Amino acid sequence: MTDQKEHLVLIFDNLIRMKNECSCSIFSACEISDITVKQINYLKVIDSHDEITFSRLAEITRNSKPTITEMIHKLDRMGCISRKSCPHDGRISYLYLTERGEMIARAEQNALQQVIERLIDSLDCHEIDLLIEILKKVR
Amino acid sequence: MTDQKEHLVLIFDNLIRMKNECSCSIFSACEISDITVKQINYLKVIDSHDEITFSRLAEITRNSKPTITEMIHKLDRMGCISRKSCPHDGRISYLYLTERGEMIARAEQNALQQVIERLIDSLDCHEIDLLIEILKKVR
DNA sequence: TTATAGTTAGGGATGGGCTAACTAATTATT
DNA sequence: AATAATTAGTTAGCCCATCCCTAACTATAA
Repeated sequence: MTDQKEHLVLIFDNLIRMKNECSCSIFSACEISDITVKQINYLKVIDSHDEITFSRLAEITRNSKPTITEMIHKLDRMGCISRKSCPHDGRISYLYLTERGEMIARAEQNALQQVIERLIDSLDCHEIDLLIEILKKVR
Repeated sequence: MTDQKEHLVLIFDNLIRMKNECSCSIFSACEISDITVKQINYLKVIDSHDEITFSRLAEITRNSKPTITEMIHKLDRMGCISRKSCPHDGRISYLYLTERGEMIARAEQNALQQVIERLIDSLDCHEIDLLIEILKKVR
């Protein structure tokens, strides 16, 4: 029982390490080494809201509009976002992630997917089904 | 196949969410809400080196000694570390984690253990063995 | 004319780092 | 044994980046 637990801890430690390696290589592929947690969070908010405006982003993140302007300029200089002005209202700009911004915003999720791909490659179809059945029971 | 992958992603997403919840409750149990990533890293270094000195900590983290002095004072005020002067050499202080400091340094690891305990509780002995056998194959 | 979207200017708190100069303790040298 | 040199940690004073703000502005729309 204790032995099983230790065994599982080692196995999951290894899976977590694999996932970390994947996200690290995603970040280094983006050639952005000095991005901050806050900046990544802004990218995630932009990623999860289509055609978001400065004002809306300020609202969601509970910051002032000048704060957003500054942050967007920074993320723009890093090549993570682009903006397009609204054709119907010249005051409004919509924010979009660039390919690089999207990679960063989704790095963790993509790292998980890569680990699962490796997992699928290492197992046969029956084993995968079995794994799914077992892990589905965990509550 | 694609279906299996999506299924596994959902399952692992859920496990990761569970682990995050565990580490969040560990941190809130420590009643430290404004600790930083850097501070946690210092705690981890202290945790992994027995009877570490200021100078050694400066060496390992590649910082100056004044930086270490300041950081240690901060972590001390947070109740995360204690120090004891060396009985044979009055210049030297050894650093130790308090119970709280240790909880923070090991939060991630303990969160993983809690998830695995839940996993073990949800499965019977045979299923656990099967799970171990399957996941051991992942490389 | 008034309201709204975003910008600019200027400021400030906080975190986390530094060097130089110091004190106290230990070790080496004369 | 006395003095000099070294070492551990501290203090003072500084710097810089991040991330936030308010007030005042411009341009556009209602």
